[in-house]
Amino acid sequence: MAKAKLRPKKSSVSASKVAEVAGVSRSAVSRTFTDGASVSPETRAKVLAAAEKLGYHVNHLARGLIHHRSGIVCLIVAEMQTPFQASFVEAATRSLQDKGKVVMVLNTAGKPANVEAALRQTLNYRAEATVVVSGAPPRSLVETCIENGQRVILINRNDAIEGPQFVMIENEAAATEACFILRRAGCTRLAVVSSTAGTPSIVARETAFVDAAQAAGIEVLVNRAGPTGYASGAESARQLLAGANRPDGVFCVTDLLALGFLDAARIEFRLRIPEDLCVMGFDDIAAAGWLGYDLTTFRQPIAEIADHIAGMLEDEDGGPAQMHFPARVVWRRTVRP
Amino acid sequence: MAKAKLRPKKSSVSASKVAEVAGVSRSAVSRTFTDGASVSPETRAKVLAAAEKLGYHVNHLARGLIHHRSGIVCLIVAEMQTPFQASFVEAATRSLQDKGKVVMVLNTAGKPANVEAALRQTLNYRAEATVVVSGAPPRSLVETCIENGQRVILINRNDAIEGPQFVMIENEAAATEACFILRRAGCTRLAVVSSTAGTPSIVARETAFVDAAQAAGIEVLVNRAGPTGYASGAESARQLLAGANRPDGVFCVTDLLALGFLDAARIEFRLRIPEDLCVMGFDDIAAAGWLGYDLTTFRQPIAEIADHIAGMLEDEDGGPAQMHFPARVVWRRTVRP
DNA sequence: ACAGTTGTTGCACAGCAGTGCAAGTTTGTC
DNA sequence: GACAAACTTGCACTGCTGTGCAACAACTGT
Repeated sequence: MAKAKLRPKKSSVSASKVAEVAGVSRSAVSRTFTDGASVSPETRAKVLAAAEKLGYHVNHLARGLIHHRSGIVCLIVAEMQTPFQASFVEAATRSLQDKGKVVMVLNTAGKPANVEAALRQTLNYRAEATVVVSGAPPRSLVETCIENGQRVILINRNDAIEGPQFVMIENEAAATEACFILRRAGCTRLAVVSSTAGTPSIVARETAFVDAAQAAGIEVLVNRAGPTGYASGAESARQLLAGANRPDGVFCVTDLLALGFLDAARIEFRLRIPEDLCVMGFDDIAAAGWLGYDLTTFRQPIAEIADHIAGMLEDEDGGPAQMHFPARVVWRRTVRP
Repeated sequence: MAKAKLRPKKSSVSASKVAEVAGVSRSAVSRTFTDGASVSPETRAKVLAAAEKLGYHVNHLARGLIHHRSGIVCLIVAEMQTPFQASFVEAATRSLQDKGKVVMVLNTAGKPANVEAALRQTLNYRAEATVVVSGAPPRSLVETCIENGQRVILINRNDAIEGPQFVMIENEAAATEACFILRRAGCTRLAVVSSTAGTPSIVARETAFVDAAQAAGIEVLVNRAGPTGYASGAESARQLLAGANRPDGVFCVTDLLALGFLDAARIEFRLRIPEDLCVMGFDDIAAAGWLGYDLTTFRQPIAEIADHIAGMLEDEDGGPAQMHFPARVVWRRTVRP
């Protein structure tokens, strides 16, 4: 029982301690760390010396309390280990940090119920903004967020809610273009490989592709073998390519699906790409550019989107309620030119 | 100028507003949202009703101010779009959220200088703990963090600093085993594909492999073509396989390197794997299990590590200063059994 | 030397929530 | 009905910082 201190909670050093050591008032300390405040060079120097000595760092929690701006931006995301989501989080954290924000990542772990909990955290921590990358947030909570002065940004959602801002990829235009490209490559039996996830992006791509094909008078096979991932893509290949009337042009709504599809097509069905079969993907994840794949796909301008989001938080009035970004074709070798 | 309100800063609703609406004291509101506090069922109900009506959410910033525990855990990470880092961040956020923590991700964007800035943010936001996944934090700042009562956890670093806790993968044991496995597969000309990044993990794997081979009397070619990634792996293959005395057993210190190496070996050099050449990787990223690769590699127990980290933050006294996790072989088809 | 200007500093309060303490209320028991 | 015990409730203070205001010092120009 020599050290009976049960909780060695070393309370972190505060401004008043610095003031004491520096021999000035607490206000002086505060002003030293506030841009544009009036402090004489001498006191400033004394404060900085004391702060350095004690290891003082302004408490942003307390600062946020006063300013009504915590500096925190929440990112609500699921499946963040997948290439596209991971790239997005990476880009977003970078852009937001550049603007002086700090990013809180709320992982919904795929369970829709957790989206609500995440949104609650967003309110608890008085985040300045919330970016919903995946999942469908309950409308009422979104409204609560906005009423509390929070910015809400929904990525690739087309809900008709008043209040939040939307950032959208032009999925329809891209899917339509995919159909055009495959037809121009001479494909006559088209298929779209989708997933059972049913997120707005995926549905939009799938639907637009089917619509475009039907407008051209071509019937399309739609296959959804499971969740959005490599394994489902491979499984779709097994289902689509085993039949008699196998497709010769396939649009996969996601690169991961496309890679699984490609591997199964080449390895299990010994098909030559693009001679026997043209394949297009979506997202342009890193693996799409690997030697073994060389996948023709669509690139989402992730960096631009991230910059745009960070920029939105800068101007008070908020900017447009909707912002659209194009997805551009990245030509590689899984489609005949 | 109809709406001259320049700043529509809707200040978020506070406990006193709820108290007013509910017709009780502010303390009652506070107690309603504090576990184990004494409130009668009636007042509790009144408070909850008012809170729901107003959309009240406890301000965790203010709460953290009193409790000296913000609930925030910082994750300092670089290159988080790469498969392994992304998986780690995913697992960590999940485990920490399960324990009631909230994760702040600080992206150092690869620049070592940013590690320092990130550590400062950690102090500014009074994080309860900081997990350094990548980058070498300045020793003095780490000490400041610890003096301020913060937990610091370094992943895969072997610095001799007193204070932080370490979580390590048994890189040496795995690399040694890799050497054994390749030799047992009949490989006689070994090489290790590494990177110029020079992070502790990579150096440890590389060094241990070379040591193990030398102990067995085999010389090893070491190749570092660039940063840790697919392209470098492919480039290493070009450099190593073009020579006369080409290796027949290669240990890549990272799966990404291995996949690049494999693709280049198969496509550009038309080598058969594992007949002509055995390849091992490290990390067991998702792509390692894809049909086209089927890479024999080592799995890092990411989920266990994440759980362990989250657990460490639960017990006051902190637990052991070092914790080691094994990396287990995942047998697939790039090595002869 | 004096009035006026400019710059610095400290006081005191605000912002939000948790909690010890004392006063108040209800319940229980004999 | 009296008294103790148990529970509720509000007050007032705490934690940490930013800032308006007033007091103060220094400096300028005449």
